[in-house]
Amino acid sequence: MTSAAMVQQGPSAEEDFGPDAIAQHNAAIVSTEKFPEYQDDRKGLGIYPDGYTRYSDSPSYYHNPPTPRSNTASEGARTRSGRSTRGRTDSPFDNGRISKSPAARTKKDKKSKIDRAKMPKLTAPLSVLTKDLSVPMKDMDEWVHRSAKTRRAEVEKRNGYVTRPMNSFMLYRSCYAERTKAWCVQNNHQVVSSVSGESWPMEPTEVRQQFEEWARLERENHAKAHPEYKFSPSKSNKRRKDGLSDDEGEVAASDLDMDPDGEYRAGGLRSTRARRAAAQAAAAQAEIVPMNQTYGFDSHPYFGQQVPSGYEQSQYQYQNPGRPLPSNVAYDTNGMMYNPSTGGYIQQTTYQHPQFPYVQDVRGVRVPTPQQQQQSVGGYGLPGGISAEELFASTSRTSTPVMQQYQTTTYGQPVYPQYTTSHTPQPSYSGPAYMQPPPQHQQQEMTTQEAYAEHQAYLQAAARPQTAIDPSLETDFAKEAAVDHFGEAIGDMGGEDLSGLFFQQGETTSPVDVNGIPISWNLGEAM
DNA sequence: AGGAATGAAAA
DNA sequence: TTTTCATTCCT
Repeated sequence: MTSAAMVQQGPSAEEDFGPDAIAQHNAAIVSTEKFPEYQDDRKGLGIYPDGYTRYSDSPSYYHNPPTPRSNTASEGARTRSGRSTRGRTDSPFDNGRISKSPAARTKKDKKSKIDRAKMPKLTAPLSVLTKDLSVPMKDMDEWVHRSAKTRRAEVEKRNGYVTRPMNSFMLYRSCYAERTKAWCVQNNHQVVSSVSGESWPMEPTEVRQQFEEWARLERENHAKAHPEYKFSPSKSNKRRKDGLSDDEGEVAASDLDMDPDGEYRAGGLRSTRARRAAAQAAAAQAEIVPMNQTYGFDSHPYFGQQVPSGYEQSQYQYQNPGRPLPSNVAYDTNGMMYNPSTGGYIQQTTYQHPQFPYVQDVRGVRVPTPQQQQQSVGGYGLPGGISAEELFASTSRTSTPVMQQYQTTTYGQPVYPQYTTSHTPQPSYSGPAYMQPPPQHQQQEMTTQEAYAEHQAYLQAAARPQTAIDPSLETDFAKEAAVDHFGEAIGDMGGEDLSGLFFQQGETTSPVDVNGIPISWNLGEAM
Protein backbone atom coordinates (compact mmCIF):
# COMPACT_ATOMS: atom_id res chain seq x y z
CA MET A 1 0.00 0.00 0.00
CA THR A 2 1.38 3.27 -0.99
CA SER A 3 1.08 6.27 1.19
CA ALA A 4 -0.93 7.96 -1.50
CA ALA A 5 -3.51 5.29 -1.29
CA MET A 6 -3.64 5.73 2.42
CA VAL A 7 -4.29 9.40 2.11
CA GLN A 8 -7.16 8.64 -0.09
CA GLN A 9 -8.94 6.92 2.70
CA GLY A 10 -9.10 9.75 5.09
CA PRO A 11 -7.24 12.28 7.04
CA SER A 12 -3.66 11.48 7.57
CA ALA A 13 -2.48 10.35 10.92
CA GLU A 14 -0.93 13.61 11.85
CA GLU A 15 -4.22 15.38 11.60
CA ASP A 16 -6.91 13.82 13.68
CA PHE A 17 -6.29 10.21 13.37
CA GLY A 18 -5.79 9.37 16.92
CA PRO A 19 -2.93 7.27 18.09
CA ASP A 20 -0.37 6.80 15.43
CA ALA A 21 0.03 3.23 16.37
CA ILE A 22 -3.51 2.48 15.49
CA ALA A 23 -3.28 4.33 12.25
CA GLN A 24 -0.15 2.51 11.30
CA HIS A 25 -1.65 -0.73 12.28
CA ASN A 26 -4.61 0.00 10.13
CA ALA A 27 -2.42 0.95 7.30
CA ALA A 28 -0.69 -2.36 7.59
CA ILE A 29 -3.99 -4.14 7.57
CA VAL A 30 -5.12 -2.16 4.61
CA SER A 31 -2.15 -3.33 2.72
CA THR A 32 -2.88 -6.96 3.32
CA GLU A 33 -6.53 -7.42 3.95
CA LYS A 34 -8.71 -8.24 1.01
CA PHE A 35 -12.30 -7.22 1.05
CA PRO A 36 -15.08 -8.72 -0.93
CA GLU A 37 -16.13 -6.64 -3.84
CA TYR A 38 -19.30 -5.69 -5.45
CA GLN A 39 -19.84 -7.52 -8.65
CA ASP A 40 -20.84 -4.50 -10.60
CA ASP A 41 -23.10 -1.54 -10.52
CA ARG A 42 -25.97 -2.86 -12.46
CA LYS A 43 -28.47 -1.14 -10.28
CA GLY A 44 -26.91 2.16 -10.98
CA LEU A 45 -26.76 2.90 -7.32
CA GLY A 46 -23.26 4.12 -7.31
CA ILE A 47 -21.93 0.91 -5.98
CA TYR A 48 -18.39 0.68 -7.05
CA PRO A 49 -16.38 -2.44 -7.34
CA ASP A 50 -13.57 -0.89 -5.41
CA GLY A 51 -14.41 0.54 -2.07
CA TYR A 52 -11.25 2.50 -1.91
CA THR A 53 -11.83 4.58 -4.96
CA ARG A 54 -15.40 5.41 -4.32
CA TYR A 55 -14.79 8.79 -2.90
CA SER A 56 -12.17 9.77 -5.35
CA ASP A 57 -14.80 11.91 -6.96
CA SER A 58 -14.75 14.13 -3.98
CA PRO A 59 -11.85 16.38 -4.75
CA SER A 60 -12.42 18.72 -1.90
CA TYR A 61 -12.10 15.92 0.52
CA TYR A 62 -9.30 14.21 -1.25
CA HIS A 63 -7.12 17.24 -1.32
CA ASN A 64 -8.33 18.95 1.74
CA PRO A 65 -9.73 16.58 4.27
CA PRO A 66 -11.96 18.26 6.77
CA THR A 67 -10.57 18.81 10.14
CA PRO A 68 -13.44 18.63 12.55
CA ARG A 69 -11.47 20.07 15.33
CA SER A 70 -10.91 23.32 13.60
CA ASN A 71 -14.21 24.99 13.95
CA THR A 72 -13.57 28.17 12.19
CA ALA A 73 -16.48 29.63 10.38
CA SER A 74 -14.62 29.79 7.14
CA GLU A 75 -14.00 26.15 6.94
CA GLY A 76 -16.05 23.76 4.95
CA ALA A 77 -19.69 23.03 4.69
CA ARG A 78 -21.65 23.08 7.87
CA THR A 79 -25.04 22.10 8.99
CA ARG A 80 -27.50 24.71 10.03
CA SER A 81 -26.53 24.13 13.57
CA GLY A 82 -22.94 24.67 12.79
CA ARG A 83 -21.58 21.18 12.54
CA SER A 84 -19.33 20.55 9.67
CA THR A 85 -20.31 18.06 7.08
CA ARG A 86 -18.44 16.43 4.39
CA GLY A 87 -18.73 17.73 0.93
CA ARG A 88 -21.68 16.43 -0.97
CA THR A 89 -20.16 16.09 -4.33
CA ASP A 90 -21.38 12.57 -4.47
CA SER A 91 -24.93 13.61 -3.94
CA PRO A 92 -27.22 11.97 -6.41
CA PHE A 93 -28.63 15.32 -7.34
CA ASP A 94 -25.42 17.07 -7.94
CA ASN A 95 -25.10 15.62 -11.39
CA GLY A 96 -21.53 16.51 -11.67
CA ARG A 97 -22.03 20.07 -10.81
CA ILE A 98 -20.05 21.62 -8.13
CA SER A 99 -21.98 21.41 -4.96
CA LYS A 100 -22.30 24.69 -3.32
CA SER A 101 -21.71 25.14 0.31
CA PRO A 102 -24.43 26.67 2.37
CA ALA A 103 -24.43 30.37 2.11
CA ALA A 104 -22.20 32.05 4.54
CA ARG A 105 -24.11 32.73 7.64
CA THR A 106 -23.96 36.45 7.56
CA LYS A 107 -26.61 36.68 10.18
CA LYS A 108 -26.53 35.09 13.48
CA ASP A 109 -26.44 31.36 13.48
CA LYS A 110 -29.36 29.88 15.19
CA LYS A 111 -28.15 28.83 18.54
CA SER A 112 -28.88 25.34 19.54
CA LYS A 113 -29.70 24.28 23.00
CA ILE A 114 -27.92 21.05 22.45
CA ASP A 115 -24.37 21.43 23.52
CA ARG A 116 -22.60 20.57 20.35
CA ALA A 117 -19.19 21.09 21.77
CA LYS A 118 -19.79 18.16 24.04
CA MET A 119 -21.30 16.09 21.32
CA PRO A 120 -18.50 14.77 19.21
CA LYS A 121 -19.15 13.54 15.78
CA LEU A 122 -20.58 10.24 14.86
CA THR A 123 -18.01 7.89 13.52
CA ALA A 124 -20.32 6.09 11.17
CA PRO A 125 -23.76 6.58 9.70
CA LEU A 126 -26.75 5.13 11.42
CA SER A 127 -27.10 2.47 8.81
CA VAL A 128 -23.81 1.12 10.07
CA LEU A 129 -23.99 1.96 13.73
CA THR A 130 -27.38 0.41 14.18
CA LYS A 131 -26.97 -2.50 11.87
CA ASP A 132 -26.89 -4.99 14.70
CA LEU A 133 -29.94 -3.62 16.36
CA SER A 134 -33.00 -5.53 15.48
CA VAL A 135 -35.27 -2.63 16.10
CA PRO A 136 -37.09 -2.61 12.82
CA MET A 137 -36.81 0.11 10.32
CA LYS A 138 -39.83 1.58 8.74
CA ASP A 139 -40.66 0.01 5.43
CA MET A 140 -40.14 3.04 3.31
CA ASP A 141 -40.97 1.37 0.06
CA GLU A 142 -44.35 0.46 1.37
CA TRP A 143 -44.72 3.88 2.89
CA VAL A 144 -44.10 5.88 -0.24
CA HIS A 145 -46.32 3.57 -2.24
CA ARG A 146 -49.37 4.21 -0.15
CA SER A 147 -52.36 4.34 -2.40
CA ALA A 148 -54.19 7.53 -3.20
CA LYS A 149 -57.06 6.16 -1.25
CA THR A 150 -54.89 5.65 1.77
CA ARG A 151 -53.46 9.10 1.44
CA ARG A 152 -56.83 10.70 1.24
CA ALA A 153 -57.86 8.76 4.28
CA GLU A 154 -54.90 10.25 6.05
CA VAL A 155 -56.00 13.69 5.07
CA GLU A 156 -59.40 12.96 6.47
CA LYS A 157 -57.81 11.77 9.60
CA ARG A 158 -56.00 15.07 9.76
CA ASN A 159 -59.30 16.76 9.37
CA GLY A 160 -58.68 17.87 5.87
CA TYR A 161 -55.20 19.21 6.24
CA VAL A 162 -52.91 18.14 3.47
CA THR A 163 -49.37 17.84 4.65
CA ARG A 164 -46.34 18.23 2.52
CA PRO A 165 -44.68 15.18 1.15
CA MET A 166 -41.63 14.25 3.11
CA ASN A 167 -38.28 14.98 1.63
CA SER A 168 -35.45 12.55 1.52
CA PHE A 169 -34.08 13.48 4.87
CA MET A 170 -37.45 13.32 6.55
CA LEU A 171 -37.92 9.87 5.12
CA TYR A 172 -34.50 8.90 6.31
CA ARG A 173 -35.10 10.21 9.76
CA SER A 174 -38.42 8.48 9.85
CA CYS A 175 -36.93 5.24 8.65
CA TYR A 176 -34.26 5.20 11.29
CA ALA A 177 -36.07 6.97 14.10
CA GLU A 178 -36.65 3.92 16.22
CA ARG A 179 -33.21 2.60 15.66
CA THR A 180 -31.72 5.91 16.42
CA LYS A 181 -33.56 6.03 19.67
CA ALA A 182 -32.40 2.55 20.49
CA TRP A 183 -28.87 3.40 19.64
CA CYS A 184 -28.88 6.56 21.66
CA VAL A 185 -30.62 4.73 24.47
CA GLN A 186 -32.79 7.68 24.99
CA ASN A 187 -35.89 9.12 23.59
CA ASN A 188 -35.30 12.75 22.96
CA HIS A 189 -36.45 13.47 19.50
CA GLN A 190 -34.33 16.49 19.28
CA VAL A 191 -31.38 14.27 19.75
CA VAL A 192 -32.79 11.88 17.21
CA SER A 193 -33.03 14.70 14.76
CA SER A 194 -29.58 15.85 15.57
CA VAL A 195 -28.08 12.43 15.22
CA SER A 196 -30.00 11.83 12.03
CA GLY A 197 -28.80 15.09 10.66
CA GLU A 198 -25.28 14.18 11.48
CA SER A 199 -25.63 10.73 10.05
CA TRP A 200 -27.33 11.74 6.85
CA PRO A 201 -24.33 13.21 5.05
CA MET A 202 -22.25 10.29 6.18
CA GLU A 203 -24.48 7.77 4.52
CA PRO A 204 -23.07 6.20 1.41
CA THR A 205 -24.26 7.62 -1.83
CA GLU A 206 -26.40 4.66 -2.66
CA VAL A 207 -28.27 4.94 0.58
CA ARG A 208 -28.98 8.61 0.23
CA GLN A 209 -29.85 8.03 -3.37
CA GLN A 210 -32.36 5.46 -2.35
CA PHE A 211 -34.01 7.94 -0.05
CA GLU A 212 -34.00 10.55 -2.77
CA GLU A 213 -35.78 8.07 -4.95
CA TRP A 214 -38.29 7.40 -2.24
CA ALA A 215 -38.78 11.11 -1.82
CA ARG A 216 -39.43 11.39 -5.51
CA LEU A 217 -41.96 8.60 -5.36
CA GLU A 218 -43.53 10.19 -2.36
CA ARG A 219 -43.93 13.48 -4.19
CA GLU A 220 -45.37 11.70 -7.18
CA ASN A 221 -47.88 9.68 -5.26
CA HIS A 222 -48.70 12.63 -3.11
CA ALA A 223 -49.48 14.64 -6.23
CA LYS A 224 -51.61 11.85 -7.58
CA ALA A 225 -53.59 11.67 -4.40
CA HIS A 226 -53.89 15.42 -4.05
CA PRO A 227 -53.76 16.91 -7.52
CA GLU A 228 -54.90 20.28 -6.29
CA TYR A 229 -52.38 20.54 -3.55
CA LYS A 230 -49.94 23.34 -3.63
CA PHE A 231 -47.49 24.14 -0.95
CA SER A 232 -48.45 27.45 0.52
CA PRO A 233 -46.38 28.49 3.45
CA SER A 234 -47.82 31.21 5.51
CA LYS A 235 -46.49 34.63 4.93
CA SER A 236 -45.02 35.10 8.28
CA ASN A 237 -45.78 33.71 11.61
CA LYS A 238 -42.68 35.01 13.19
CA ARG A 239 -43.21 38.31 14.72
CA ARG A 240 -40.35 40.61 14.42
CA LYS A 241 -38.00 40.89 17.23
CA ASP A 242 -38.56 44.36 18.40
CA GLY A 243 -41.73 46.11 18.92
CA LEU A 244 -43.99 44.66 16.35
CA SER A 245 -47.01 43.08 17.77
CA ASP A 246 -47.95 39.51 17.69
CA ASP A 247 -50.81 40.38 15.50
CA GLU A 248 -48.85 41.74 12.68
CA GLY A 249 -49.68 40.03 9.47
CA GLU A 250 -52.25 37.97 11.17
CA VAL A 251 -55.25 37.08 9.19
CA ALA A 252 -58.52 36.70 10.89
CA ALA A 253 -58.99 33.29 12.35
CA SER A 254 -62.25 33.12 10.52
CA ASP A 255 -60.32 32.68 7.34
CA LEU A 256 -61.02 29.06 7.48
CA ASP A 257 -62.38 28.29 4.10
CA MET A 258 -63.36 25.49 1.93
CA ASP A 259 -61.07 24.97 -0.96
CA PRO A 260 -62.33 23.82 -4.34
CA ASP A 261 -62.00 20.23 -3.26
CA GLY A 262 -64.12 20.75 -0.28
CA GLU A 263 -61.16 20.45 1.99
CA TYR A 264 -60.79 22.81 4.81
CA ARG A 265 -57.96 25.18 4.48
CA ALA A 266 -56.75 27.53 7.06
CA GLY A 267 -53.91 29.10 5.21
CA GLY A 268 -54.38 32.43 6.84
CA LEU A 269 -53.66 31.20 10.29
CA ARG A 270 -50.33 32.03 11.65
CA SER A 271 -48.87 28.69 12.36
CA THR A 272 -49.16 25.27 10.94
CA ARG A 273 -50.27 24.10 14.29
CA ALA A 274 -53.02 26.66 14.28
CA ARG A 275 -54.00 25.73 10.78
CA ARG A 276 -54.17 22.09 11.57
CA ALA A 277 -55.98 22.77 14.78
CA ALA A 278 -58.45 24.91 12.90
CA ALA A 279 -58.92 22.18 10.37
CA GLN A 280 -59.61 19.82 13.20
CA ALA A 281 -62.06 22.16 14.78
CA ALA A 282 -63.83 22.65 11.50
CA ALA A 283 -64.01 18.96 11.00
CA ALA A 284 -65.13 18.28 14.51
CA GLN A 285 -68.67 18.01 13.39
CA ALA A 286 -67.86 15.81 10.51
CA GLU A 287 -67.77 12.19 11.21
CA ILE A 288 -64.42 10.77 11.89
CA VAL A 289 -63.35 8.16 9.45
CA PRO A 290 -61.49 5.47 11.27
CA MET A 291 -58.32 4.36 9.67
CA ASN A 292 -56.96 0.93 10.00
CA GLN A 293 -53.85 1.38 8.03
CA THR A 294 -51.00 -0.64 9.24
CA TYR A 295 -47.78 -0.30 7.46
CA GLY A 296 -45.54 -3.21 7.70
CA PHE A 297 -42.26 -2.95 9.45
CA ASP A 298 -41.07 -6.28 8.44
CA SER A 299 -39.09 -5.60 5.35
CA HIS A 300 -35.99 -3.58 4.99
CA PRO A 301 -35.89 -0.50 2.85
CA TYR A 302 -33.25 -1.71 0.51
CA PHE A 303 -34.73 -4.99 -0.42
CA GLY A 304 -33.96 -6.23 -3.86
CA GLN A 305 -30.81 -4.24 -3.93
CA GLN A 306 -27.26 -4.82 -3.25
CA VAL A 307 -26.37 -3.06 -0.13
CA PRO A 308 -22.93 -2.26 1.02
CA SER A 309 -21.73 -3.52 4.26
CA GLY A 310 -18.41 -3.46 5.85
CA TYR A 311 -18.35 -1.96 9.25
CA GLU A 312 -16.32 -4.29 11.25
CA GLN A 313 -14.82 -3.70 14.63
CA SER A 314 -14.76 -0.65 16.73
CA GLN A 315 -11.90 0.51 18.80
CA TYR A 316 -13.79 -0.73 21.77
CA GLN A 317 -13.94 -4.17 20.26
CA TYR A 318 -10.32 -4.00 19.37
CA GLN A 319 -9.37 -3.03 22.84
CA ASN A 320 -11.86 -5.36 24.47
CA PRO A 321 -11.68 -8.55 22.52
CA GLY A 322 -14.52 -10.83 23.27
CA ARG A 323 -16.53 -8.16 24.91
CA PRO A 324 -19.81 -6.91 23.58
CA LEU A 325 -19.95 -3.81 21.53
CA PRO A 326 -21.65 -0.99 23.33
CA SER A 327 -24.02 -0.03 20.62
CA ASN A 328 -24.49 3.48 21.83
CA VAL A 329 -20.89 4.44 21.72
CA ALA A 330 -19.19 6.69 19.33
CA TYR A 331 -15.64 7.86 19.12
CA ASP A 332 -14.31 11.29 18.77
CA THR A 333 -11.41 12.32 16.66
CA ASN A 334 -8.98 11.15 19.25
CA GLY A 335 -10.54 7.78 19.54
CA MET A 336 -12.10 8.59 22.86
CA MET A 337 -15.29 6.79 23.53
CA TYR A 338 -18.28 8.95 24.22
CA ASN A 339 -21.97 8.72 24.55
CA PRO A 340 -23.63 10.34 21.56
CA SER A 341 -26.73 11.03 23.57
CA THR A 342 -25.11 13.09 26.19
CA GLY A 343 -21.85 13.89 24.58
CA GLY A 344 -20.18 12.72 27.73
CA TYR A 345 -16.97 10.86 27.52
CA ILE A 346 -16.90 7.38 28.84
CA GLN A 347 -14.33 6.14 31.23
CA GLN A 348 -13.77 2.57 30.41
CA THR A 349 -11.49 1.90 33.29
CA THR A 350 -13.69 3.29 36.01
CA TYR A 351 -16.93 1.78 34.86
CA GLN A 352 -18.77 -0.38 37.30
CA HIS A 353 -21.82 -2.44 36.86
CA PRO A 354 -24.86 -0.60 38.03
CA GLN A 355 -27.03 -2.26 40.56
CA PHE A 356 -30.19 -1.73 38.67
CA PRO A 357 -29.82 -1.80 34.99
CA TYR A 358 -33.35 -1.01 34.09
CA VAL A 359 -33.75 1.87 31.77
CA GLN A 360 -36.66 4.00 32.71
CA ASP A 361 -38.25 5.10 29.53
CA VAL A 362 -41.78 5.48 28.42
CA ARG A 363 -40.96 3.92 25.12
CA GLY A 364 -39.59 0.83 26.66
CA VAL A 365 -36.23 -0.69 27.01
CA ARG A 366 -33.91 0.09 24.21
CA VAL A 367 -31.26 -2.46 24.53
CA PRO A 368 -31.31 -5.45 22.28
CA THR A 369 -32.00 -8.76 23.83
CA PRO A 370 -29.89 -11.74 23.00
CA GLN A 371 -32.56 -13.11 20.78
CA GLN A 372 -32.66 -9.86 18.98
CA GLN A 373 -29.00 -9.82 18.49
CA GLN A 374 -29.18 -13.36 17.37
CA GLN A 375 -31.71 -12.66 14.73
CA SER A 376 -30.13 -9.47 13.72
CA VAL A 377 -28.29 -9.72 10.51
CA GLY A 378 -27.22 -7.57 7.77
CA GLY A 379 -24.95 -4.86 6.66
CA TYR A 380 -26.70 -1.60 7.43
CA GLY A 381 -28.73 -3.56 9.88
CA LEU A 382 -30.93 -4.89 7.21
CA PRO A 383 -32.98 -7.91 8.06
CA GLY A 384 -31.98 -10.62 5.71
CA GLY A 385 -28.71 -9.04 4.84
CA ILE A 386 -25.25 -10.23 5.38
CA SER A 387 -23.59 -9.33 8.59
CA ALA A 388 -20.15 -8.02 8.94
CA GLU A 389 -19.38 -11.00 11.09
CA GLU A 390 -20.27 -13.25 8.26
CA LEU A 391 -18.31 -11.30 5.80
CA PHE A 392 -15.32 -11.28 8.00
CA ALA A 393 -15.70 -14.61 9.60
CA SER A 394 -12.15 -15.46 8.81
CA THR A 395 -10.53 -12.21 9.75
CA SER A 396 -12.73 -10.05 11.85
CA ARG A 397 -11.49 -11.16 15.17
CA THR A 398 -7.95 -11.71 14.27
CA SER A 399 -7.03 -8.36 12.90
CA THR A 400 -7.81 -4.76 13.37
CA PRO A 401 -10.29 -3.67 10.79
CA VAL A 402 -9.64 -1.20 8.12
CA MET A 403 -12.71 0.55 9.29
CA GLN A 404 -10.72 1.91 12.13
CA GLN A 405 -9.63 4.45 9.67
CA TYR A 406 -13.17 5.29 9.03
CA GLN A 407 -13.96 5.39 12.67
CA THR A 408 -11.53 8.12 13.31
CA THR A 409 -12.21 9.89 10.11
CA THR A 410 -15.46 11.44 11.30
CA TYR A 411 -16.42 13.95 8.72
CA GLY A 412 -13.97 12.90 6.21
CA GLN A 413 -15.50 10.93 3.48
CA PRO A 414 -16.29 7.72 5.22
CA VAL A 415 -14.58 4.85 3.61
CA TYR A 416 -16.73 1.86 3.19
CA PRO A 417 -15.28 -1.29 1.87
CA GLN A 418 -17.83 -2.49 -0.56
CA TYR A 419 -19.05 -5.99 -0.50
CA THR A 420 -21.14 -8.14 -2.66
CA THR A 421 -24.22 -9.74 -1.33
CA SER A 422 -23.40 -12.78 -3.34
CA HIS A 423 -21.23 -13.76 -0.47
CA THR A 424 -22.18 -17.08 0.93
CA PRO A 425 -22.34 -17.03 4.68
CA GLN A 426 -19.62 -19.12 6.12
CA PRO A 427 -20.74 -22.00 8.21
CA SER A 428 -18.28 -21.07 10.86
CA TYR A 429 -20.33 -18.07 11.77
CA SER A 430 -22.92 -18.73 14.38
CA GLY A 431 -23.80 -15.56 16.10
CA PRO A 432 -22.94 -12.04 16.98
CA ALA A 433 -19.64 -11.19 18.50
CA TYR A 434 -20.56 -11.48 22.11
CA MET A 435 -22.13 -14.83 21.52
CA GLN A 436 -18.88 -16.14 20.26
CA PRO A 437 -16.51 -17.85 22.58
CA PRO A 438 -14.24 -15.16 23.89
CA PRO A 439 -10.61 -15.20 22.97
CA GLN A 440 -8.54 -17.56 24.99
CA HIS A 441 -6.83 -14.93 27.00
CA GLN A 442 -10.20 -13.70 28.13
CA GLN A 443 -11.98 -16.90 28.73
CA GLN A 444 -11.26 -17.10 32.39
CA GLU A 445 -12.36 -13.60 32.96
CA MET A 446 -15.56 -13.36 31.08
CA THR A 447 -18.19 -15.65 29.78
CA THR A 448 -20.47 -14.67 27.00
CA GLN A 449 -23.25 -14.28 29.49
CA GLU A 450 -21.18 -11.98 31.57
CA ALA A 451 -20.24 -10.15 28.48
CA TYR A 452 -23.83 -9.71 27.59
CA ALA A 453 -24.63 -8.60 31.07
CA GLU A 454 -21.86 -6.14 30.91
CA HIS A 455 -23.15 -4.92 27.62
CA GLN A 456 -26.53 -4.33 29.12
CA ALA A 457 -25.14 -2.65 32.12
CA TYR A 458 -22.79 -0.67 30.02
CA LEU A 459 -25.56 0.74 27.94
CA GLN A 460 -27.22 1.78 31.12
CA ALA A 461 -24.34 3.43 32.72
CA ALA A 462 -23.03 5.07 29.66
CA ALA A 463 -26.26 6.39 28.36
CA ARG A 464 -28.07 7.59 31.40
CA PRO A 465 -25.69 8.16 34.20
CA GLN A 466 -27.97 10.72 35.78
CA THR A 467 -31.28 9.07 35.39
CA ALA A 468 -32.95 8.30 38.64
CA ILE A 469 -34.35 4.86 38.69
CA ASP A 470 -37.87 4.35 39.76
CA PRO A 471 -37.55 2.13 42.80
CA SER A 472 -40.63 0.28 41.76
CA LEU A 473 -38.84 -0.71 38.64
CA GLU A 474 -35.85 -2.03 40.42
CA THR A 475 -35.56 -5.62 39.60
CA ASP A 476 -33.19 -8.42 39.47
CA PHE A 477 -31.02 -8.08 36.49
CA ALA A 478 -31.50 -11.66 35.54
CA LYS A 479 -35.22 -11.28 35.25
CA GLU A 480 -34.95 -8.02 33.48
CA ALA A 481 -32.52 -9.32 30.97
CA ALA A 482 -34.79 -12.18 30.16
CA VAL A 483 -37.69 -9.97 29.25
CA ASP A 484 -38.62 -10.10 25.65
CA HIS A 485 -38.63 -6.40 25.02
CA PHE A 486 -39.17 -6.81 21.37
CA GLY A 487 -41.90 -9.29 21.07
CA GLU A 488 -43.89 -7.05 18.83
CA ALA A 489 -40.93 -6.39 16.66
CA ILE A 490 -40.27 -10.05 16.32
CA GLY A 491 -43.85 -10.55 15.38
CA ASP A 492 -43.46 -7.93 12.74
CA MET A 493 -40.39 -9.56 11.47
CA GLY A 494 -42.39 -12.50 10.28
CA GLY A 495 -43.37 -14.24 13.42
CA GLU A 496 -40.53 -16.65 13.41
CA ASP A 497 -40.07 -18.60 16.54
CA LEU A 498 -36.75 -17.47 17.71
CA SER A 499 -36.80 -19.17 21.02
CA GLY A 500 -34.61 -21.92 19.77
CA LEU A 501 -31.89 -19.58 18.82
CA PHE A 502 -30.65 -18.75 22.22
CA PHE A 503 -27.21 -19.95 22.85
CA GLN A 504 -27.63 -22.45 20.16
CA GLN A 505 -23.98 -22.62 19.44
CA GLY A 506 -22.13 -24.70 21.86
CA GLU A 507 -23.69 -23.22 24.90
CA THR A 508 -23.17 -25.80 27.50
CA THR A 509 -23.43 -23.92 30.71
CA SER A 510 -26.33 -22.16 32.23
CA PRO A 511 -26.22 -18.48 31.53
CA VAL A 512 -25.57 -16.45 34.59
CA ASP A 513 -25.72 -12.78 35.22
CA VAL A 514 -23.03 -10.60 36.63
CA ASN A 515 -23.76 -11.87 40.08
CA GLY A 516 -23.66 -15.46 39.05
CA ILE A 517 -27.40 -15.82 39.14
CA PRO A 518 -28.72 -18.15 36.49
CA ILE A 519 -30.57 -16.48 33.69
CA SER A 520 -33.40 -18.04 31.90
CA TRP A 521 -33.45 -17.09 28.28
CA ASN A 522 -36.60 -18.82 27.33
CA LEU A 523 -38.82 -16.67 25.26
CA GLY A 524 -41.89 -18.09 26.85
CA GLU A 525 -40.78 -17.06 30.25
CA ALA A 526 -39.87 -13.69 29.06
CA MET A 527 -43.33 -12.39 28.56
C1' DA B 1 -45.54 25.51 22.16
C1' DG B 2 -40.68 25.18 21.18
C1' DG B 3 -37.14 22.62 19.35
C1' DA B 4 -33.75 19.42 16.35
C1' DA B 5 -32.50 18.03 11.75
C1' DT B 6 -32.40 18.73 5.83
C1' DG B 7 -34.57 19.87 1.81
C1' DA B 8 -38.59 21.42 -1.27
C1' DA B 9 -40.89 25.17 -2.46
C1' DA B 10 -42.51 29.55 -2.13
C1' DA B 11 -42.07 34.50 -1.14
C1' DT C 1 -31.85 35.02 -0.01
C1' DT C 2 -34.98 33.92 3.44
C1' DT C 3 -38.87 31.57 5.35
C1' DT C 4 -42.10 27.93 5.96
C1' DC C 5 -43.07 23.27 6.72
C1' DA C 6 -42.78 18.36 6.18
C1' DT C 7 -41.67 14.42 10.91
C1' DT C 8 -41.67 13.11 15.93
C1' DC C 9 -42.54 13.65 20.79
C1' DC C 10 -39.95 15.10 24.63
C1' DT C 11 -39.18 19.14 27.67
